[in-house]
Amino acid sequence: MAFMPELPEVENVCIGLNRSVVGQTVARVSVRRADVVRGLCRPRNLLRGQAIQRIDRLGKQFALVGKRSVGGEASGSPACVCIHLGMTGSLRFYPSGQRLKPDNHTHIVWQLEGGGKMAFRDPRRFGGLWTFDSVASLEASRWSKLGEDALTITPGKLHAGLTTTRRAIKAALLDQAVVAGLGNIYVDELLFGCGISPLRPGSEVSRPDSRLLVRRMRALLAKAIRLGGSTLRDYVNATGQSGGFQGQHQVYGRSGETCNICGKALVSTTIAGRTTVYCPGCQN
DNA sequence: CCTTAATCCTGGAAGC
DNA sequence: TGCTTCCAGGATTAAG
Repeated sequence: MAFMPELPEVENVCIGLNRSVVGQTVARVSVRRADVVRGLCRPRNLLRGQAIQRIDRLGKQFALVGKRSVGGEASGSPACVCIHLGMTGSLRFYPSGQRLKPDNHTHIVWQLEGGGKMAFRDPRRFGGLWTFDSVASLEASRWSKLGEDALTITPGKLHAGLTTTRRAIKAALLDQAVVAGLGNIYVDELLFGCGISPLRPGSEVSRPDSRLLVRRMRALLAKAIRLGGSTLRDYVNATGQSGGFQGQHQVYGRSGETCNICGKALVSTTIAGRTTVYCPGCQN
């Protein structure tokens, strides 16, 4: 069992970083593993000398948005670092005085004026950083390929994305171009909550189904955010605390166990290359 | 259009 | 106990 930073985990880190690092200036950037950075890997592209203006999020990705000081190096439009945590990534803040002991998996460390630090760590390196001149160029290139965020997508948009394909609904919901932010855990939980089989073709999703999916999706994600995300193994939020959502799982990781609603055995199969668990009694 | 499989990578778990 | 093997997964790419 591995951990996946999906939308709720990313949102919690985002909230934490917005409280802890926004407004602070980056004094120094240590690049301990350059190959986790795609794009121009130079300190100035990783916000050195800039104040962190805000942290944006779309789906499972963050953007650290810098603000170049007037008269500083290349003043003008802000620079921007997009971060994807992959499966095992974390972005943690260490307040001034708290010790950071970097290990082999600590790839990037931002030293902040004032003494705090922020560190990107990712043992399996499925995650990474992408550098951009500005938020606008991130949005025009990388983020333009993503669908609407799972917290704000409308039933109409979701319905349009699902019904134009004959793919299984599970495969469509995992597709970040349809809706951004869902991964394997939450798709399985969402489909169980809606009584929809993960195998159902997207073309057979009704408008009421789409409305139900959006309602449940928001509730599920909001609850997971409130509980601090799903900690399976590696996940910690911006301050290093683990989440409390994993105890809430109805189907994920419960193959062969009994359904909490009808008592039938939960079934495991593979859809779109992903382990999928569902209840054959409750979902159709 | 769709699916499958391989790729990247590490560490936990299971098997002998 | 200490090996080896398998497996997990997000995103991308190639092949069928």
